[in-house]
Amino acid sequence: MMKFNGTNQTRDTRHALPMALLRAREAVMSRFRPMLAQHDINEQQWRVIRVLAEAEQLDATEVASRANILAPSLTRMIKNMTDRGLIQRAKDKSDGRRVMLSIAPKGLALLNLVSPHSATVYAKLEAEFGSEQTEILIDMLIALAELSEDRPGE
Amino acid sequence: MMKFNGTNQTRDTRHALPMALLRAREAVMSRFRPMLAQHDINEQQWRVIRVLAEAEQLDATEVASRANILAPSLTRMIKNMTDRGLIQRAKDKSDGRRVMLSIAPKGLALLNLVSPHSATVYAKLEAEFGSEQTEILIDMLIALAELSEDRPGE
DNA sequence: TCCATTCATTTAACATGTTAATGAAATTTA
DNA sequence: TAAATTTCATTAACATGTTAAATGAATGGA
Repeated sequence: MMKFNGTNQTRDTRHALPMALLRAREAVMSRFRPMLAQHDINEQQWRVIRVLAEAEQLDATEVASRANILAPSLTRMIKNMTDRGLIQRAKDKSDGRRVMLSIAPKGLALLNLVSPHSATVYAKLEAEFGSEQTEILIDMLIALAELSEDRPGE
Repeated sequence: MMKFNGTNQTRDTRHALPMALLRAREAVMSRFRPMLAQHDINEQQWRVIRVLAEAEQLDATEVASRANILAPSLTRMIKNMTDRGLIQRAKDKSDGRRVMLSIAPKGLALLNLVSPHSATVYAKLEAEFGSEQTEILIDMLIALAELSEDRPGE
């Protein structure tokens, strides 16, 4: 049965890649969100904590890039997270423009507290979806993302 | 080189599924966003238009579900989009609670105007990533999303 | 019929998403 | 070196994301 209108060539939303990515992500995150909520942090804060845990110190632009957060959002988050003692903020000696960020003791403690729970949720998901499938999917997603890296504006 | 802190078991953000989904989606959407901006609509409005184009008429809850938009967001969007003549709003005769939505002439015109551009962008992406790969990826994403459907709260 | 309950939507409050503009500092260029 | 440009962070303004609570309407028994 034809449900499309007129000469519309757009594919069924169910089979559109952007929509599929959105729904898959929402499905996955719905498993992690309750865990994060228990510790009174949201997805974005969790991403910042994890990105900073992977590095000694990063400037705000680099954190925003790695955590996929826009600079204005990160600016607002920094105040909140430093007030809570989750991250630390310092100015770069050699470049007065840069704001250097690092994880604070409480942030590290929170990471180590939440990580086991996160690993459990992840393990369950991986068991349901299949560890091979999961690995293949992640590789495909990384390849897809890298396709669009440094693409000149059209 | 070990970059993780202490007993942290969380995997590298680059290889975490939620992060991979987020980055892949951002990479894909960056190709579509300029096109939508040209027509002064955002991703969410585009999804509402496409969902409504696939059906005669839907209540707000169903639109929110299909477009992956939360009810409060949709409520705010409805006013904007009806004012612009993109969608139409009516009350269900048999159920006074329901707000029935349908696509309006201008919304349909916009869909038919944007669809060819969208198809072009999509075709280019598919050509770069490989049509087989794209199809496989979408199927995996759908399977992943369906894993979490109707999952009882834990 | 009354009442409690459920359901669909809206409102509220605060957070992030997004784009544009601003300010300050570094870099380039004339 | 001075001026122009670029870069990084912030601010502003408005949109959506998110949760909780409120409103209004249907529903299912006592």
